Amino acid sequence: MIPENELKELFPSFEPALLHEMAQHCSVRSFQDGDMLMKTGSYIRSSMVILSGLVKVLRADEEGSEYFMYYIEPGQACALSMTCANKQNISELSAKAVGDVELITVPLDKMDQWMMQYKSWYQFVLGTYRKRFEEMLTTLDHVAFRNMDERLVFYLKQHSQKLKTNIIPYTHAEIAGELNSSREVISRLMKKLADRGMIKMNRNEIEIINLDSVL
Amino acid sequence: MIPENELKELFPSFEPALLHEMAQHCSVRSFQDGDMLMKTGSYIRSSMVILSGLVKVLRADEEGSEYFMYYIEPGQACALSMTCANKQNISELSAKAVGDVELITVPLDKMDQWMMQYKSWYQFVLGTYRKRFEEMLTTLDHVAFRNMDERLVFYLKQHSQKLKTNIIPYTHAEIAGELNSSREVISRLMKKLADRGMIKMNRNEIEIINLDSVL
DNA sequence: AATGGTTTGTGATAATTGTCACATAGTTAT
DNA sequence: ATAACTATGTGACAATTATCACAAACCATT
Repeated sequence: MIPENELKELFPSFEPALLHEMAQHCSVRSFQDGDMLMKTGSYIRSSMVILSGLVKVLRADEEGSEYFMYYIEPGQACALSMTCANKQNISELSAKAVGDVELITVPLDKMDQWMMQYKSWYQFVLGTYRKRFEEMLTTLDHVAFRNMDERLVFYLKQHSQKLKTNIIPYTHAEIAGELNSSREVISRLMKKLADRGMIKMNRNEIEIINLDSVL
Repeated sequence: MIPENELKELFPSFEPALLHEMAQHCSVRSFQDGDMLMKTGSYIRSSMVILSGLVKVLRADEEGSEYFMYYIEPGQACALSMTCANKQNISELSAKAVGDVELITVPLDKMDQWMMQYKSWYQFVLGTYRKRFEEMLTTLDHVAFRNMDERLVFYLKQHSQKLKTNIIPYTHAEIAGELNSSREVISRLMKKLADRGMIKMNRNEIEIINLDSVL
């Protein structure tokens, strides 16, 4: 049972009746850093809304290549779980906990019911879609139109912003994986950024100095 | 005023009351082949649902490069116009009529109202999101994971299927534009496909013979 | 301090794609 | 029929990215 006042803080726009129903019908699940919340190909049985922590969403193809798509933050939901859930569907994305994550699962029937009953829920769901859609467009833009150097800078910016730190605790190999590139390419591009004073490289982490430099 | 029985055919799942409201509150707009229904950067004032014809949706960046995203068919809606419309928003995509197109525009307030009032409308909107989301994922997959030869084959397949013909009436330069590649690259790849007997090339068109060959 | 594992650096080379220059072949209008 | 235009073919070359091989640096454990 979820404390209603906690929900109220995270979702100030929700009607009291909706918050009450959420507390009653949703259950909380906890994940640890690195846990997979969802794997490509697994069934989706409920919608998920993040309470705390960060969730990283990746597209993964059959052969194991993956591509970073976007982060889901507290107070946001997984768009895929919301639509897919409708028709007992298979996930096309994988989601990974970054740090410890708490989330609530919303049963499918409640999902539908609230949609027609509570305007704030409907707006929440639609807003979620819009946000994800826009993020996917940005991702597509970068893959379609930009070279790896720009994509790397964007990747670093994004992560610095979402992780709320200028230290990105990833290895070159990990970053290469999420950009569907190879470790050597990323290492070389990193070196260029470091030479221009935009980052500092340490083992297992990248320190961001200034990525907006127009030198 | 739209004839209700025409709507009923296209949307068999909609409640009679909803069909009646649609006929009353929506207006029909017609476009000719090549017309832009929506341009990147323009405001969205209403949601659009296609009655007849095909609509091609492209992502275009600031410098004029573009990338083909998906087709919208009769009985389907533009997901972007549905969410963006909510908050007087700017389109991130451009949409072009392929052949003559008839569509209905749904006022924003009705959009919201029906969402909570008619279950069939809610399911329609959610289905639209899901479909577009999946199509965008497929597009992203190809750009991120596939080489140009595979992307070209997929492009040809997709268009053949949606245009319901095995003659694709595009020039190499047009196809190159929609795949954000260059004319020469597409010409050379086309030649390879032709050499393998998968297509036949004529001026201004590509005839598809068999794109599934695993020779 | 020595060992083994992981991370990063780097040169050589290949594969893919983009770009330029120009040739050739159809099409259209005069 | 000729000129002008558009579409396509092609060689040469550049840029970007991928791949391989191996070296060097760093870390943890014993």
